[in-house]
Amino acid sequence: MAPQAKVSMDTIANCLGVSKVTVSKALNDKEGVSEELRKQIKAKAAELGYHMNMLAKGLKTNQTFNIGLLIPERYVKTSNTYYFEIYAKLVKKFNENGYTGIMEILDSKTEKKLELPKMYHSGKIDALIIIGQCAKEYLELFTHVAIPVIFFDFYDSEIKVDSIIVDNYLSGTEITELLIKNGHRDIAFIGNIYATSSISDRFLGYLRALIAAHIPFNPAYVISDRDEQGQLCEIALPDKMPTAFVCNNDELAYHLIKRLSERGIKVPEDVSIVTFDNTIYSELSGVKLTTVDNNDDELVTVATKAIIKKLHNPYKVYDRILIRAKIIERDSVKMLKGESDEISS
Amino acid sequence: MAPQAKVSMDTIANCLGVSKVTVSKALNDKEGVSEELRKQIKAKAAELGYHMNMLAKGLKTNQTFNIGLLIPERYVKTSNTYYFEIYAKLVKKFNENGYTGIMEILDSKTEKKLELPKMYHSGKIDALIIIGQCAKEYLELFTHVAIPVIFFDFYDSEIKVDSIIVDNYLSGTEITELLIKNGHRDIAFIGNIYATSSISDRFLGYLRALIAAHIPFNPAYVISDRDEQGQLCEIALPDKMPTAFVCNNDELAYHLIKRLSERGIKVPEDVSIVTFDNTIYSELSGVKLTTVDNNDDELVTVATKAIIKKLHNPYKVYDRILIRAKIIERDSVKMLKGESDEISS
DNA sequence: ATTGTTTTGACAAACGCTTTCATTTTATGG
DNA sequence: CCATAAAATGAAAGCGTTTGTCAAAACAAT
Repeated sequence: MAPQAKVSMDTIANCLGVSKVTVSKALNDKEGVSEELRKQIKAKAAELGYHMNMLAKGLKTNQTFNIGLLIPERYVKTSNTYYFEIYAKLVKKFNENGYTGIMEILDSKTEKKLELPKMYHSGKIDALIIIGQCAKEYLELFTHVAIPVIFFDFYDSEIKVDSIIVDNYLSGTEITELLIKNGHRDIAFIGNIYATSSISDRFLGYLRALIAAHIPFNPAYVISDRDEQGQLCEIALPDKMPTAFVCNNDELAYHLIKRLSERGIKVPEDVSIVTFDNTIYSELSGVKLTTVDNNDDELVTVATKAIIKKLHNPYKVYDRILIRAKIIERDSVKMLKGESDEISS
Repeated sequence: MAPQAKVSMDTIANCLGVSKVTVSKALNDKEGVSEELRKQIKAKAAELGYHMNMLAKGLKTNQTFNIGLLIPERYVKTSNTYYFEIYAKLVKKFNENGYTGIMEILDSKTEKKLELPKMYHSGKIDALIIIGQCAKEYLELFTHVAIPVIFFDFYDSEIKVDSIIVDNYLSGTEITELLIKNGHRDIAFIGNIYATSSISDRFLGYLRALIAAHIPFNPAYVISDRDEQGQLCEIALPDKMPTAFVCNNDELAYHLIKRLSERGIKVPEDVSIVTFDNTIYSELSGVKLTTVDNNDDELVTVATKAIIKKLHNPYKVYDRILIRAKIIERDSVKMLKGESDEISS
């Protein structure tokens, strides 16, 4: 119980009258030790409360058993709880696989100066996952880095770094099709389609559904939630109101519903809404939102497997791994009556 | 630019025809090297893009330059964004001081089995901060641990581990006094006062304000938001409605306001509300809530200083460090007219 | 010049582990 | 019972640092 004197492999070896080499082999399940002895050694290790010194191991094998997680500062500020859950899940998954997670916040200065993360330079990590898109120039740094890197939840088609992403293109199509099936034809998209790969993919998925249903595309129905500088701004509602909105995320939908209700427009009675992300915001409005769940657990499991695989085989290339999202149908979509016939006109 | 061959102190030493020991001393600003040589060595190091191998350094000096952050699983689930911001800020502060942060999620199994965190056993951390209260038995483990430990945002008076906390007792008093100053005398408290030290301190602060104002305490006005098992449950409103509520946190207040509005009770017209934490929820209801801001930056700065201090001086004892919170006055408190005179009756 | 004192720098050992290779032991087969 | 192969074990070197000891060089005081 009391804080013991350090117990190393040597300690165990001496106790049992064998060499530390044998202890090392036994504990690492390597061949060259009889099963009999291996059992004894493991028992003794447990008895003495031995825990391997990963620093020493790492020094020799050039491994740290740490995986870095880099998150751009803008994603940890304000209300964004999404990446926290992702982060926590990743860390837990790492732990289950014998690795630990080290987070570093990428602030805008470091991003501009194109400096690689400190944890990389100090040799504290074996691999790196970047969570959340940032400046392209900065991302390019990671094509010349000595450890495996994976982009999580975004990609850049011009940068040759593997990425794990939700299939936003597909789910954009599916969620829009859901509206179309419910008789909607005047469908607007809200979100800044230039901001990240996720958003533009969702938008293009939306567009794909429109095209497939032969619904003409109306540019006035693509509405940004940010100004030129990327600052969030008031949503500019179109003159002719659509019957349905595809919102880039739940929070946006939340604010949209507020705006609409100020004008006396009710959801879903007067207008239907679908969104993405299935965050807390999707349950916060009066009406529960039909939304797309990103399938985090799958995302995290696959990302962990991929990065560990790359650790053992640095030349492994995945390019893009797409994870399929799940549509969660709730109460924000209403069937347009008597108009579903018109579709085939 | 291209991934270089590893450059170690030996590399620099050979380049300059000195011994690696001299390089070590020069780079660590230790005495025993002439200024002249030190400059040369540092220049060479920069030229070669040298970065110290912290693993090797750590092996020798028995330091990892990592600080562990343990967060019980229940705090990362669902909507709780508060600890994420704290976590991110701590990690950033660590970085600024030459340390990195390693997070581990404490799941309920580990907590029950009284197993210390993996990162502790594998020797990956020099110190540990525990963010968010958990089972007392588990916390007791940390009184016998070989590294400095700090409890963050909670404490246990029976466990001799230093803690950094917001002065909930004081702010509980202050926020209640604000209601009293506005003429309220029938003031209820909502929150499970047995759950954490924060909540009971806030409650006792509230009580203290009542006593100071000679307002008799009404047990029916202490309302829990959880059942016996600690599960969140429907808030049981008292038969005789108070004129004001002190809510243990913004989220609770958010739900309370919803409940009240279902009954046609308006905030702040019919009833005033004050809360704690100043999270996103405090702006999410129709009315912006008067709440208590926990002063995170101060909390984080002080915690970082304290843990590093303890790292260099393991016998340093702080006991409890209290950080003063700030009251944010918004729109959820209404002056009771014509009743402020009654106070002195 | 001669001694005493500092300042510089080199060398070897150590931190706890893994790896390679040589050696010993045991099993196999004729 | 010997020859041979296979399995089990150990000795030594090394991973990149730091630390302690010691020798050489530089400087000061006589």
